[in-house]
Amino acid sequence: MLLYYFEMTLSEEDYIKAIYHLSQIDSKTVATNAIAEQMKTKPSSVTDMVKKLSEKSLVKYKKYQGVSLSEKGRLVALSVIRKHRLWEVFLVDKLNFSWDEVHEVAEQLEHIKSDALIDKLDAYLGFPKVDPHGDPIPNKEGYFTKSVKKLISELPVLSEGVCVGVNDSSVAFLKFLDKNNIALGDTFKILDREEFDGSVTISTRVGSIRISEQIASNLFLEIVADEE
Amino acid sequence: MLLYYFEMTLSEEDYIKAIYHLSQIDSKTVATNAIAEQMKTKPSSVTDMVKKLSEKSLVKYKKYQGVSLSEKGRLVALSVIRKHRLWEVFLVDKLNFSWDEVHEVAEQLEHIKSDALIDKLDAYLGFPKVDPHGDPIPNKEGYFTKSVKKLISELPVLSEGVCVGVNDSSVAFLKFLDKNNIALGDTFKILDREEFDGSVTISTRVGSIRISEQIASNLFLEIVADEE
DNA sequence: AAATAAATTTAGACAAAACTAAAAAATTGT
DNA sequence: ACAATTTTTTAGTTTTGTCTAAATTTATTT
Repeated sequence: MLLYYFEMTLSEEDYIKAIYHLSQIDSKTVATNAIAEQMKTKPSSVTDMVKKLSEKSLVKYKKYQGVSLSEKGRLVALSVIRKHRLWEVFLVDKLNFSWDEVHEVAEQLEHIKSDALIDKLDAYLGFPKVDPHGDPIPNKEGYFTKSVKKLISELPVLSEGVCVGVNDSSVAFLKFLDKNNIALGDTFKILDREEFDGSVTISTRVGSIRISEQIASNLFLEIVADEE
Repeated sequence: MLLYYFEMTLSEEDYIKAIYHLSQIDSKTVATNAIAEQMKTKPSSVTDMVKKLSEKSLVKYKKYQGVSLSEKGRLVALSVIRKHRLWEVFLVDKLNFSWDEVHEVAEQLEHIKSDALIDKLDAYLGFPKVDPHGDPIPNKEGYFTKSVKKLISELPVLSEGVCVGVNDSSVAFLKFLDKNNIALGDTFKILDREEFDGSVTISTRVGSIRISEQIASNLFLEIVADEE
């Protein structure tokens, strides 16, 4: 990430980030419409911007064929994501925000331009490897430990991981978790799954409990694996 | 500062801040040319922007008569200044920037929009009253303790204050300070001044020392006084 | 393999914030 | 007091990022 990257505008950074995220989902080329939806703009605006990014060789683009990031673009995306996730750690660890309140502020903070700032923030936070949602933080060079973040309902029996998030942050659901001694940061192991109804037995701090499929499909575990 | 202020753009905030600072210097109405110089734009651009700010009733403006902030505009200015100075404290106290490196980054951070963020940052920093340059930090309502920040050479004998900055940050000068046990944050009292050469005797942590006029005109003391 | 539908691009416009050049008002000097 | 100078404003462009409407290309059906 040694890219002293030539004057990216806020908007360009947002597009690059959107293209990065969309290409993660689908690995193929990213569609104009998909970007428009993500960015909440119109497809014609996307075409304009993509042309501009292409001229700066941040994306590979052929008319009607969709877009993908160039290596340069990928590094820009990772640099922005690094900033976003470091700020999220700051907001949660230092300022006591809860992990579901930080996204919008981090969307602003990620655009602050200063390499020294990010280096010092990283050190101040103790070089964290993941953000409060369990997503990995790329290092300065754009490398990161890819953590697999999956719903309990999607993981095989005997998987083990740290609970890092929920899909449904309704009051009722959070109360349920509290009552059952489930908290973010806890380590769980999947002991068994009933094929009949998809309910799952997991081991927690206080012993093993049975959770319904509905619950299992609302809890994310993070299984860390080195990669990339 | 309870102003849920209706969508200020970055540029508008910068203009309001510039007008505030210029009106502090001169208390009268602020000239178009002065704003243009401060903002590094052309006078015609200033006229355009000032009209816009006037329509939003953030400034009082009559053609050819200069500009002044409305009460609403003054509160916006103080809100931006509050953010700027809190971020400066964060950068120096928490991230170990030196006080002369923080301005540019704080210029960016001051535009981050989130009341919760600023409240929590303020608390995290221990509700500081002044920034690393000795300038006062307005509170949420826009009130602040006005601190007088002056060069030792400009202060009368028997003045007392905290050393908060230097004019000349050359290596030679900083070495001199170090050798003489003078550091930012120290409290000094001006014991005597020689009319002949302007040299000054001050009391420091390690006893009293004599400093030349050249040194005295490079060291800022902050004398706090409640006001505003 | 057409015909239809969907996705994408082009063309032309607009708002924000800047600019240049020229006009108008205010200030200054003699 | 009035000519010269300075300051400020107006008018007309430019750039960035957006939009709508129309045209074009690709994909899907039958």
